[in-house]
Amino acid sequence: MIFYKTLNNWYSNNKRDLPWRQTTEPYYIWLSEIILQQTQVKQGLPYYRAFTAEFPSVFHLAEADESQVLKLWQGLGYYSRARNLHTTAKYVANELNGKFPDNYKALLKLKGVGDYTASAIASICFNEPSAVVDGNVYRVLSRYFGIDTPINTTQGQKEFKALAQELIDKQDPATFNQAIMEFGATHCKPKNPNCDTCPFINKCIAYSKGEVENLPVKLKANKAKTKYFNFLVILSENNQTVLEQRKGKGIWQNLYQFPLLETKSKASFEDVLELAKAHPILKDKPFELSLYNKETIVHKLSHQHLHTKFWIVKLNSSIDEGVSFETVTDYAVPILIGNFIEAFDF
DNA sequence: AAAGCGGGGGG
DNA sequence: CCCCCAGCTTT
Repeated sequence: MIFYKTLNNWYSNNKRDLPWRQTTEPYYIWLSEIILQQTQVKQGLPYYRAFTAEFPSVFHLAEADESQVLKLWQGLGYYSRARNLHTTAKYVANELNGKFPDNYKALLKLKGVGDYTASAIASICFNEPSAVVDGNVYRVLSRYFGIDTPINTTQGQKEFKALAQELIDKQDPATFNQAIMEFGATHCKPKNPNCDTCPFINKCIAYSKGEVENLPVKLKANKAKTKYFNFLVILSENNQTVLEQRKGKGIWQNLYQFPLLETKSKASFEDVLELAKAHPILKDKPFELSLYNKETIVHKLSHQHLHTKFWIVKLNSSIDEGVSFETVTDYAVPILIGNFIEAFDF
């Protein structure tokens, strides 16, 4: 039996009913694919619903402010996706009259669209036989063919892309691409795959060798670095606090946060007191400092562990460029800040 | 080629 | 604690 025939048969009996499978409109497919980058369906689904409700067309999205897009993206992570999403929406709406490019090569030029996403859109919307290779595809193919080339290397990416391209059903690439991903997501899972009911059980090399749990092979990532974050939650006499927009290169670009004091090691009350006194916003303004969370919050990102303390800075004066308490929740903030705001309840 | 980028969930 | 997720961009 041809690989895609077995796969398509499994898919027709097991596919989930997902909203982006009800359409081949490029705007909706593109939106779903950006949301689902490095994101499980369960986590991305509510965001897809929110974005399609708020922005029913690429023109609606293009006309929004970036701040509105980031606010709707809040909590989903990898915020460059939201910024690139907005950039591409404006480009398609204003330069392409709202019409997305209709082939892999042209799609690849869009900001935020790489090999995977270009292949997904090209196949699903335009029937172009370009194979997708995502985390699911790496897993399915590495097991089925018993391939131990590390998937996070240039060599591995080329090898699996070429293999997927050989296997794709050229008559129906849309179904093939979605089927192999769905199979990886729900059946050929990372842990405890359903080998006992697998339609490929007699052909899977990894299964025959007892190597299913060892594939795919992936080179280990670097260990996360520890950072020490101290946020100054300023409370002014006129019920205002201070939020600052993050700029530059690092995490949470363009999102808001309380004024941040980053220290090289765990900061004491006295450390923060001295730093706060020297802070431009608090210069020559008497305040009362207190620690909000006695237990340090450790917020874990892929590459950073943020040891975080929220410090309450109570002023008996007003401030110049503050944010009134009622509007704090209007700003797009990292989940670390959002959790504090929710608990503190201004 | 390697590093940087989020947050949630499973085992 | 580890790993993984419908990856992309920058260095």
